[in-house]
Amino acid sequence: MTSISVSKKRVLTIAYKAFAKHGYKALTMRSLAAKCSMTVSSLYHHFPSKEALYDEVLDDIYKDNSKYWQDPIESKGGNWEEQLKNYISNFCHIIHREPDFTQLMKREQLDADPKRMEKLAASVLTTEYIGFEALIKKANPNCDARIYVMTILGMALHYYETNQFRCYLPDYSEEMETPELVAEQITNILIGGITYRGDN
Amino acid sequence: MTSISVSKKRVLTIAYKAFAKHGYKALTMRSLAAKCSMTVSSLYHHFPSKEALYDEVLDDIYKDNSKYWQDPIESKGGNWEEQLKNYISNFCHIIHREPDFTQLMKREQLDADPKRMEKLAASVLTTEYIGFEALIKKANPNCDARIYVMTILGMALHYYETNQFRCYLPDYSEEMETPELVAEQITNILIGGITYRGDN
DNA sequence: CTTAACCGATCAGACGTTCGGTTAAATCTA
DNA sequence: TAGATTTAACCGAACGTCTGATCGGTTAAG
Repeated sequence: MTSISVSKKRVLTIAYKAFAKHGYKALTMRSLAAKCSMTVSSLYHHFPSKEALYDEVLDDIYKDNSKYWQDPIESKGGNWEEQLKNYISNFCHIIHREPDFTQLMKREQLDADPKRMEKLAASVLTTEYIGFEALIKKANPNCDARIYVMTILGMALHYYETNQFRCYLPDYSEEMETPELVAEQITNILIGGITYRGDN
Repeated sequence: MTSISVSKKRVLTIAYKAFAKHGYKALTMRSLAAKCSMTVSSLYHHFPSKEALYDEVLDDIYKDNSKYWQDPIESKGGNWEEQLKNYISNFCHIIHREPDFTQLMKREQLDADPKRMEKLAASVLTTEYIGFEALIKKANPNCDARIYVMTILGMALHYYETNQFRCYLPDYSEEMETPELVAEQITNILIGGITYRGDN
């Protein structure tokens, strides 16, 4: 089995961030080569085409996207409220820590290439996702778990996606981005609705 | 005051959808001209540059994005639960009916040009948005309303954004997209948390 | 006879991609 | 082990095409 060369891995890492920031079309091979301190021809030594390079970036991050999760959903035990708190907190920390991943996924959704969408759907179905859906079903067997899961994940995802313009809204403070605070607010809503007051 | 010509208005409408679908960079003046059944030179008769055309598209949809709202938040009276139901339902119907708007806004957020972000932030602060924040504060004076509002809007927004790949997930059915159903699920969570069972 | 709307031809630059090299390390052979 | 050969990594120059933009013209309505 031939291992991936160091410089190829380096290109993939840099391309990952660059594609997330600029999008597929807007990132040129020339600018990527410059970011890698290479020439364009050297890029084509490692990858047959721009699209193949992009696909390899996607395959890479899909392959090990579950490595982001620190603890499995049931690791700390507890009732479903504790497990929910744990999951949301974990999720908020991840998307706060990995903005490139969230951005690239969102761009994929917008461009909506059918073949890539199938891959994305498959990569979403991690043990963490399925475990979360099971947790929701346990908490409320009568609800539509598929809708619940997507809307709930949207709370954290959309919140951090709007970071780019929220900072121009009145009364903005940087502490509004801390995963602990955001996770707490979301958990409160999920446990008792918007009128719920958490501790006391 | 010189009124906007019919054909210019037509270009703006077509460009709006095309920019939403492909993004700024990926949509070329030639393909846009073709969509408008025009030549490129004719486009440049109406707009000095591609960027100016894009800006005019944004100005247009920012200017009258509140026209999407059918009823103001307090029009139907009722307690806060009724008002919340009404607002969420309205919101779900809008983003289900106007996918181009949602897509273009999301692309704007991803590209994150500072000057455009300021404009976006300003356009978000509609009477509807401020009214919703007030409603949240009324329901729970102790919560962080800015976080609550963004996360709640994210439930519906992210749900419909994921439509592109959700249809590849197991057990998908088209009725999962109906605004009434989605609004009901979201409202249930907001009123009583994920364990809440709505009617009975 | 002015003006708004449109067109074909064309420009310079940027784009993805290819080609023929060079270098240095790794591998093989006498 | 010394020399020959292969290989991986890289580069500069160029290719054809696409891109945003410009220019000088035509048409028809006011």
